[in-house]
Amino acid sequence: MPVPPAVKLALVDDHTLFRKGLISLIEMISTDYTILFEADNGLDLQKKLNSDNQPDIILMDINMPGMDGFASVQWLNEYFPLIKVLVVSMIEKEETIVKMLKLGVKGYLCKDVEPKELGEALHAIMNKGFYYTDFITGKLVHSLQGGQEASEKAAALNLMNDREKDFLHLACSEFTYNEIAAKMFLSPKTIDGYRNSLFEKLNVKSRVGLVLYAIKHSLVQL
Amino acid sequence: MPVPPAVKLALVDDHTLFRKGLISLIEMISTDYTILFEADNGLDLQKKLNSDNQPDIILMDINMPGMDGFASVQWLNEYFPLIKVLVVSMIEKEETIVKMLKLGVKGYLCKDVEPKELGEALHAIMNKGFYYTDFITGKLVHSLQGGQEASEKAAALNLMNDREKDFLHLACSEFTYNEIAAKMFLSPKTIDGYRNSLFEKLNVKSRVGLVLYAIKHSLVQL
DNA sequence: GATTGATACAGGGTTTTTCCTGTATTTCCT
DNA sequence: AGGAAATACAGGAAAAACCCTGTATCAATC
Repeated sequence: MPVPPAVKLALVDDHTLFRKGLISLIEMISTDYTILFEADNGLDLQKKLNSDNQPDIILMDINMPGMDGFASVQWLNEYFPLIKVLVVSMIEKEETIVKMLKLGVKGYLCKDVEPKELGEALHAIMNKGFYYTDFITGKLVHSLQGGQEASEKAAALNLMNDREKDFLHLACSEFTYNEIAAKMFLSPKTIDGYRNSLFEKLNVKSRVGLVLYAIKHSLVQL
Repeated sequence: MPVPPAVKLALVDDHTLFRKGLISLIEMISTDYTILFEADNGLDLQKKLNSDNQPDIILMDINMPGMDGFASVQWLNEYFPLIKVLVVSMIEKEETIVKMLKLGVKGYLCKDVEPKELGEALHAIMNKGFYYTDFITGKLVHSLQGGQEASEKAAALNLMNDREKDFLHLACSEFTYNEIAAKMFLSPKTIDGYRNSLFEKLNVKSRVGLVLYAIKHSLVQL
């Protein structure tokens, strides 16, 4: 009976202890994986990686001296685009996670995950091509939407009445107030009133302030 | 023993048959759900939805005559931002899915899913706040990488010189041009020149246009 | 029936923005 | 050396934005 070829892994992390720990964990999980090599950082990875010893998956840290995870993934995308990257980092910041996903990493684990999840991640990446947890997906979708809490947004919307909301929409454009008045079938003077009322309610001082407020609170779509 | 309050649902879909089928399915799945009302499209939804009968989740189709799913979700975001939307559509196009996710829908199901998954989706939305399948997540991440956001941004930045970039940053604030001039140690008349130059380069007509352009192209962060 | 509050609007004035034309200086190119 | 292009700046004026005070209407409340 033919034995399935082992999945080849490489580890890139500047903490030797963590690397060794990860290796023993992987060996415990399953015998399906072989560790091809380890590297301290991106530069070390560049030295150790060549066409003859390509891993299937690289477990990649982000914070590393010399060449960090971002630069390393970019370099991999350039020269070894078929190698799949699974980020293993302590960083849980939305911006960092999204940046890595944009670079095309196949998974993102926090360093404190259960060994079981590491196994699942590796398995999913080999079979489905990726492993994105609800945590990661949540961050991603949240960042897509402009990251406002629904309740905060609701609070902002509660400050205004419907006509003011309509006005705010139109104010986030290149229309003049006179044009907005015409579109809303109202006197320019009424628009004047909406503007002053919103200036006070939203604590801004100019139309630009109005626009910035609306966008910050995702009250208008760009 | 207190009975947990039922989760209130509403359906928006122009196909009566499909709506009825969905309802009987939901009733079969669990008694936790009550159907508050049905609507043919967004306009019908606007009529039937008011503060007294707010559903927890709206099952929303996309292709509908009158007012489609996109417009409906935008309207909901505006006036009922706390209502969660689960899209149920035949459309599997990446662009459509991503557009809906950007509008903040809590889940996206294709019309041919198993009844079991519908139940899981509803349950997840009530408990975790969202339900994104691997299929959806895959599309999302793919679109993230495919989008040539970076190159567009680079193109926009290439149009301007450094002083104009500085000015644009300051223009995206409530400072007057005179204040900006003082901050940049320049004459207000020079600022006048920067503004006019950017109006032409970026094809906008007012300071608000400038702000909108800068934000759209991620040239400034909020 | 008087009062209050919300809404739509006006007069009229100040500040800011927008736009046009034109100049002085520097730098770079041939 | 003689342009050409880029940069910083001015005068002047029209348009838009901003701000204050005040009125008319309607509907709800006391």
